[in-house]
Amino acid sequence: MPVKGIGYFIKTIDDKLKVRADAALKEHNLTLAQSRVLMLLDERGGQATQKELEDLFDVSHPTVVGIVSRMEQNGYVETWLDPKVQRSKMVRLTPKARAIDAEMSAMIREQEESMLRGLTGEQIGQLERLLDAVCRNLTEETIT
Amino acid sequence: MPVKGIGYFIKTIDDKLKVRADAALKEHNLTLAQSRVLMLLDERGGQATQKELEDLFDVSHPTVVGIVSRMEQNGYVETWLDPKVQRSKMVRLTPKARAIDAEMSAMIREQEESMLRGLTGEQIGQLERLLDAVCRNLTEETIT
DNA sequence: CTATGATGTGTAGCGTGCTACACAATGCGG
DNA sequence: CCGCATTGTGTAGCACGCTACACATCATAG
Repeated sequence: MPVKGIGYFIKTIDDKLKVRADAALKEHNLTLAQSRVLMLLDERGGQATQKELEDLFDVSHPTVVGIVSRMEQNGYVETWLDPKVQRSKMVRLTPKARAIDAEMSAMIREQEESMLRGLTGEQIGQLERLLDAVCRNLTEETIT
Repeated sequence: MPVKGIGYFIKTIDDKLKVRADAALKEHNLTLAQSRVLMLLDERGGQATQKELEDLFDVSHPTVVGIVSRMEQNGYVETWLDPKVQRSKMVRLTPKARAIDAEMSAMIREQEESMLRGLTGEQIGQLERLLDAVCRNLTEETIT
């Protein structure tokens, strides 16, 4: 069964997580990716440059542009140019975003718990370490 | 760090896997998803209905439609209607696909090994079992 | 001060995933 | 035989991820 290896498991889990979270966030017109950006911004005090978001979110530049622009359209962030450095786009959470901040955080925690239901603390730790190892394997340059 | 839980790891790994595999498959005008469908078809003797593919690939119907249609455009599969059951779309690998079949299989194995580099057989088994448990948690209906 | 490179942003185009809807073919009960 | 549910397919429209390119702004060397 060459198709159904670890990579296939990972993909399946990622898809299901996305569908679940998006369903839970639908009432707010938010998505999982947007909620993650929201949490990231919140951790940074509610404000950052778009570039900082890109680095934090570990995702390509155009993807962040799209997410931020959709969040702006839906009133969750506002953006402006740094008057001092006019090429820097600043992003800030709106009150509307801050209002559901705790709810987002709870939702993410809930998803995590639901996914890990039935696993012991030790098993969760193992899983975390193993995934971290895999992640580092994939991040290392393939210097051969 | 609410953002960077297991779910975030999973997403990151899935993204990196996709980028790596797509790069490796670029010379054939194939993608990871398409190569997976190719392998699935190969396991089924090189032929199946589109519906069977949808069930096997654990992905929504329109997604499979798109993948199959792009594979057909690139000459990796050919399709026709079952003369007996005219609503069934049959899909078959072309010789061009069969020719790179072994190469695909090797690529997938290679990606898997690269990702799991440095892990013992026991750790890989653990990871597999843990991911399977997570997967089942996410598949179960939330009957509450 | 001006030219050149580095940095930050934006856009185009594609593949993959989803939901929601519409349509065609089949099968089955009346 | 006719109508209606079931089954299989197709399309529309969206979000998100990518690469590749283009442009604007800043910083710095000459």
